[in-house]
Amino acid sequence: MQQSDFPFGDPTPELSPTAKRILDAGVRVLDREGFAGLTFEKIARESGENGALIRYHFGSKAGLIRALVDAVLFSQARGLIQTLAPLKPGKERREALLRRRRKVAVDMTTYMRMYEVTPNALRDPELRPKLRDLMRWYRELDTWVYGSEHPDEKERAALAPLAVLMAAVINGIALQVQADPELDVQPAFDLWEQFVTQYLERLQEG
Amino acid sequence: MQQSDFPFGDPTPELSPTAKRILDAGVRVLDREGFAGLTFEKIARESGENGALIRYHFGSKAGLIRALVDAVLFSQARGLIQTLAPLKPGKERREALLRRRRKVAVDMTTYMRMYEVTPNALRDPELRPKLRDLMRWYRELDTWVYGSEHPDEKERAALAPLAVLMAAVINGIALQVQADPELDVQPAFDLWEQFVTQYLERLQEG
DNA sequence: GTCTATATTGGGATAGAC
DNA sequence: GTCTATCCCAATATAGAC
Repeated sequence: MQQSDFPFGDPTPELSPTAKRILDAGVRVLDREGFAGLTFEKIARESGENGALIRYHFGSKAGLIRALVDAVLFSQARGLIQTLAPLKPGKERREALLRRRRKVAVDMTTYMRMYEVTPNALRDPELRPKLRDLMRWYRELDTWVYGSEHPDEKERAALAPLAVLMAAVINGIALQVQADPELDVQPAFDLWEQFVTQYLERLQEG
Repeated sequence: MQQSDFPFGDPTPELSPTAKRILDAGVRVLDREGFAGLTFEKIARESGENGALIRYHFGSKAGLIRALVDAVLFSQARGLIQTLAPLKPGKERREALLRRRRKVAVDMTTYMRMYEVTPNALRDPELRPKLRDLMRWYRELDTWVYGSEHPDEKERAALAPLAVLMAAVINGIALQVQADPELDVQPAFDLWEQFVTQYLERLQEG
């Protein structure tokens, strides 16, 4: 796998400008009122479009929800890869990834969205595999960022559990911040980075 | 803080037997159909009780949801403290905690429930502080289990970030398992325990 | 405390004009 | 592609009998 073109299989289909406006409005409604607040009428009002148009563009409520959840899930990843791709491999990219993750984890809106959307993605037979692939992709990203240019089997095997933990730590810290915005999680991040650094150093030594 | 009576502020009010049956049925409906599936009719059918009785016991839909979310949030913690309290402090208790967490994290039902319920707890002004306190309690539990009998300020400060990471790792691994039941997370757990062990050993040394 | 009948609302779907 | 009017259903709420 070349470092310069780490694949991001963006599954979001091309959307008409109107459909995009509707989805954006949907995300705003989601942020404001939660998943249960997602009704045609509210999204119509928020977007300035007509309620019937939503059906026209997405077929049904279920279609709209799928498109919306899809967009929410992948927008983060899309931004992330755009940030990292132009950077130099190695230290620069690693540090950028950590910086960004610290930032995202304590951002209330982003993760609130994720947690609103997740249970529905888990139950929808069409969205579930997408969520699974997205999380696999995040773990792969870590192997790409933390691994050498051409990782062998042994290296990949050593990085795999670290990638699982990395994803877990970010999501799990974000959840604690959601529940308790007062909580200072920077010491936890520091400790985590210390764990990671030590592990990677040992890996290089032998 | 005495190790023998680590406090668990169980906020669940006393419930009549009928109310308990209704809540239990509610949890089963939640497991089967998700949060959106929680309707009076379905819970009535599942519990064998009359739909109107649910209002009688919980006042309104909102009241029912609050009681249900509350029960779901705290049932785990209640079970955990019951398991740990009778055990000997130190190694025995630590290992029991880790064993149980590994088990819970890969259990589909328990965590599906948690993730269904979380966004609603985060949005409800009455439930949100409860969720916050529950997570604080989990972190305190770690300080209790991993700390010495009478931890000083320095020890508590050193254990705090570890407790944040611990909670994060469990929740975050559970999420990955939900999305991808095929994923083998045992190596990640092993690595995590290795991190924890090393950290605690160094802490003891000085 | 338990149950039945009924009111009211919100929201998703359908058909069709433009 | 955009919009209006209408139908229909599901689900909560209310009142009141027992």
